[in-house]
Amino acid sequence: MATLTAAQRRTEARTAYDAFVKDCPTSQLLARISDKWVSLIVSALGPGPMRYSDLGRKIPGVSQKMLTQSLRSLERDGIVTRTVTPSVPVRVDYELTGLGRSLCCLLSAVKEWAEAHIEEVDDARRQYDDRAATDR
Amino acid sequence: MATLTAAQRRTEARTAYDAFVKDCPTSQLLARISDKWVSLIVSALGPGPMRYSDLGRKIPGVSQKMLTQSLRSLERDGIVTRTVTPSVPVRVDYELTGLGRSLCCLLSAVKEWAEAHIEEVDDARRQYDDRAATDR
DNA sequence: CGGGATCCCGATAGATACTG
DNA sequence: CAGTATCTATCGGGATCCCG
Repeated sequence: MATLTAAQRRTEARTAYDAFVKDCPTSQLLARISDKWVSLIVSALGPGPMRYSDLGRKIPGVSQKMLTQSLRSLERDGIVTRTVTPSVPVRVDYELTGLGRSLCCLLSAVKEWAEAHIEEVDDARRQYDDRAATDR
Repeated sequence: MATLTAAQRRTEARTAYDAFVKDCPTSQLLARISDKWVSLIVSALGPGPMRYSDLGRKIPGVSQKMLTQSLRSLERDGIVTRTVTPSVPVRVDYELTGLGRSLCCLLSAVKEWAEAHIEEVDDARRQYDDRAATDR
C-alpha cells in the first residue's frame, strides 16, 4: 500500500519495536550495570562493606546525588544492602549481596582492563588526532 | 591561615582534586567503556565485522546519533576500525581490533551475567517495591 | 539509497545549598 | 553524617537535511 507516508511507516515500525524492547528487559539491566558510577561503586564495595561518606571519598568525582541515586537502584536491584545504625550521628553501611559479589568479579575485571590498557588507548588517541590534523 | 572562607577552602580542595583526577585518566577510560551503548556495540561486533546499518538494527533502541558518536570514540580509542568501501551506495564496515577483542570477552561476560540474573533482579525489585508500598 | 551531520527539545548529570 | 532540594549545563533522542 503506497498511501502510507514514510513518517507513518516509521511510526508503525517504532511502535512494534517498542513492544519488543519491553519484552526484552535485559537491555535495561545491562544499561543499569553498564553505568559508570555503578561499576565504580560495585568495585569499591568488593573488599567489604563501606559507609556512605567513605564511598564518596573513595570514588573519584562522584556527586552525592549520583552516589545516592546509584546506591538506591543497586539496593532495589538486590545488588547491595543498606544497613542503618541509628546512633548519633547516624551510620549507614552498604554491602554487596551474593548477587552483587558475583557481579563484582566481572566489573572489577573490566576496571582492571581499563587500567591495563590505558596506555594503548592513549597512543591510539594521539595517532587518531594527529591523523585528523594532517588529513586536512 | 584562618582568613580563608569555607568556600575558598573548598575551591582550593577542588582544584587540587581536579588535577588528581586528570592524572588518573583511568576513570575516563572506565567511563567510556562502561557506557551502555559501547558495551552493546562491542558485544555485537564480537562475532565479526558489521555494517553501520546492521549495527543499528541489531542493537535495541540505539539512535543514529549515539551509534555514530559511540563508534567514533571507539575508533579513536583504537577499539574498532572503520573501513569505507567507496561503492554506490557507500559501504562502511566496523570491526574490532585486537584491543577490542580483548575487551569484548569481558563485556560479553557482563552481558551474559545480565541475561542470567535478570530474574533474580526482577524479584528483588518487586520485593523492594512491595516493601516500600506497605511501609507507609 | 546508505551513512552521517545538524538542529531542537526534553531528560538527566553535576554543583551548590540546605536539612533531619 | 547522610542525605534532599534546587538550579543550571550537558547529553540523549527524534526529525530533518545533506552528500556521494
